[in-house]
Amino acid sequence: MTLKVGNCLEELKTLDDSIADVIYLDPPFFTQKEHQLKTRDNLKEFKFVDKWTSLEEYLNFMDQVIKESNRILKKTGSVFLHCDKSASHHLRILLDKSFGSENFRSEIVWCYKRWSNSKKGLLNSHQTIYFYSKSQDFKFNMFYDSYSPTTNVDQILQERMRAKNGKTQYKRDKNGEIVNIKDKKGVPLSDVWFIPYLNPKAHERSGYPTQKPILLLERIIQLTTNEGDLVLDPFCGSGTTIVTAKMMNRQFIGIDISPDSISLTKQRLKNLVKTKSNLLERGEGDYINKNKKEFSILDSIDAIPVQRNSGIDGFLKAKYLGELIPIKIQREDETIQEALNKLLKSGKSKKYEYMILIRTNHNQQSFHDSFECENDHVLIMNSYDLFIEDWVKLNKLSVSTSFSLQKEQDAISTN
Amino acid sequence: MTLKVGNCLEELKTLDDSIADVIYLDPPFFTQKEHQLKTRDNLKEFKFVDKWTSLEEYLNFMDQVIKESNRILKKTGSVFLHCDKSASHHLRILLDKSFGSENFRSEIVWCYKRWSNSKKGLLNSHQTIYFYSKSQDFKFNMFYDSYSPTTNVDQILQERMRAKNGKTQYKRDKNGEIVNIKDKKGVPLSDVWFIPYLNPKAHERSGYPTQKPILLLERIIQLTTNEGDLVLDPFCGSGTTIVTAKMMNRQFIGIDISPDSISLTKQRLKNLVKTKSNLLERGEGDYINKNKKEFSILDSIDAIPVQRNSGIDGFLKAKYLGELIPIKIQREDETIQEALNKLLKSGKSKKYEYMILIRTNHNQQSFHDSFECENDHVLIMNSYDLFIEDWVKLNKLSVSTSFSLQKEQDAISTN
DNA sequence: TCCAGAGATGAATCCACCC
DNA sequence: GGGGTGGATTCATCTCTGG
Repeated sequence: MTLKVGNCLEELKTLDDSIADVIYLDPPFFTQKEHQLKTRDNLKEFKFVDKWTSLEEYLNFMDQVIKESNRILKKTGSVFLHCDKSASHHLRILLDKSFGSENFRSEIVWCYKRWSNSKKGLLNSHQTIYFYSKSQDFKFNMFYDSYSPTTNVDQILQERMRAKNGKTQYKRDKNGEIVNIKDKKGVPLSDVWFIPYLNPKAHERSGYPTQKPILLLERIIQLTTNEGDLVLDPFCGSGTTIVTAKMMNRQFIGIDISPDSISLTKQRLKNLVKTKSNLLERGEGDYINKNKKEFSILDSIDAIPVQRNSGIDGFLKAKYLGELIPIKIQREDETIQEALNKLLKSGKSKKYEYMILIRTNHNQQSFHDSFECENDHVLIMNSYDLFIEDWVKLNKLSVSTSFSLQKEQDAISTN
Repeated sequence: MTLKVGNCLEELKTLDDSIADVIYLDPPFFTQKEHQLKTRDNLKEFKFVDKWTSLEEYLNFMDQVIKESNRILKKTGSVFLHCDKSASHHLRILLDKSFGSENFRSEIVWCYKRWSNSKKGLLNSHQTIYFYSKSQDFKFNMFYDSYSPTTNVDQILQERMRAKNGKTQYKRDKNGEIVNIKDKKGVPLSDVWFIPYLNPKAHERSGYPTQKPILLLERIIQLTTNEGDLVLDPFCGSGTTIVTAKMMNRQFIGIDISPDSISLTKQRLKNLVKTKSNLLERGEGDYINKNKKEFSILDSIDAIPVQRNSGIDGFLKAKYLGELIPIKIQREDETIQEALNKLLKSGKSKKYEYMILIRTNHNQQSFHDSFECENDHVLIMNSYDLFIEDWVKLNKLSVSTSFSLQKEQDAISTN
């Protein structure tokens, strides 16, 4: 339970051998920039400098940090080195050297969605965490994820066996019945972690730049330590590791060269704040207000779908009439009039002149009733399905059905 | 359009300087294993050996491959090196050396869900693709994704500006009204690609181990080349790169040391030509884009696409009137009359009573002309796009007052 | 040639407002 | 007043321009 202000290397050298269960290293990434940020109340500015005279200088420093970390770890302990594309390959070579490539455990990818920029090329949206253990005999608490919704339920619930030809098949008992699996824990945790980036508006934000989310550290600490174990963070920064360790009843040592950083950490310890991520808790699906049908309509007219507004479902990609044109698709529980009103309201407050409404049903109206909108800046068109439905209804009145099974099968087999 | 059996390095040396637009390198990953797999019919076994006397031997080989690749690339060209945790860090150092670290573009993470062996530790479920360009002046086709469901519409719609204090806020015009954004493309493609490992279509599987999904190669080729450009794959394997290049109308060179591999590639190419011949022979532009529109129309009316003959493109999944209903989508080069005739002919020979024709353009007709079909067993409906197109044209004609010339010209130029 | 500053950007939270 | 909707805000990236 220690927090120290001081040069990371010197402080590490004062620590005993084989005492730490996990060390989380979150050093400067070799971005060659100065990082700064203000607190939410704008009163205080935190910064740190990540500028080096050369890659060699940086790597020399990091090599020593890694060597010391190895010394301080218990035989069953692990290290997590957080970095990004800037120097990850060089750092891993240092890790191989100090820990041995046989103690490489995982390359963890932390990925997230974040604001975009106008870069030519791909949008960078992940960082890398190298996971090495001090020995083969490392402490590891297995962690299981829930099955993905797309997983075939049969595969979860049925036992499998190997047939004579070496292929796997579902097991049957002597009566030919399928055999259900008794105990399935879920899917072992993947090495790709989707954890939302700490939002600029989140309460969890302390004002320290490059702050990591508590959720990330929770996972690392959970995987490699038990209660009472010792967590060491030599690049303490905003103190996320320390705060998380405290919340999880682990012991901790935090080191940082900046007094500001250590006092911030102390402050956060006194007042433990963890943002609950709505996104993670509710899932992405909770934000989506469209079903597959509506998406596919938008797709087929080359529109960009948007969420979080009941009046607008998307925009035409093409810039007809020199403007973006918003689109709404009538919902099953809306009358066409209600749908139109919502669209007009959204369109008006956003000053849109031209809009498109797609009618998908005749809710509370006979299909004979026509619907006219006096505003000719709104295009109202029937969905294909509605067209077909009406046509079928019209024909049904006059036609009796003839139907051959053979015909149907022919048609399907051409697929 | 060449396929060569031979040692990768020797064959590369026979190629001229500066000819390739993209090179996809999918070498052995230094797994120190022999990989083998049988075809689906169990008749043939493919294998390759990824065993080396030392890391140095492997890296020496790869260094030469990378140097040759650099030489063969055009100045605007790019290389994608596919690898995994086994040697990725060493390989990236070689890339830095040959291409220069300033030409590092992205570390692409290909991640997927995978069935688990529950070893101690995290489940490995990603591979890495390093993307380097030969120069800063590299060819790159931007590619956009949908917005996140949590993004609110105002973000997307309203222009913003920087206030005096440096903070961003929504822009207002001199009347205090919000200013709309004119053009939105979506979110730039991320460097984390989730693409299923085993492709949904199992018959894509050739029996070759470590086969890569077509979707992955499609994306790489799309990002960095245009039609007619040259794609080179020195580790051809099952030939996915070559097959994809062919489908996308790119030129290609494939090299592999194994005659089995090259003959498999040839077979896949022939098969592709056989099944897709209708589309490829028409030779009208990008096969993939062309079909997206038609597929998405069929998808949005819940229809099953069928092998395309000129008369029928799909069938409604729902059996209205107890009958299957065939659908045709008017081609760009057909008049609506021609399209109807083809549909009627196909429908008649197969004795379909009811049919649907979707009109996508006014080929050789003014949009004022209406087209009536006396056969009321055929439903003719306009595509959404056609509706919108007509609406735009109408507005251009009738709305003269509230319509500025600039707007009109924009509309024309987007057409 | 290099640096400073302005501009653009969207995810996800907070929060004001409205029934 | 509370549940839901949608508007406002902030961050760290990259590009571009001018001195």
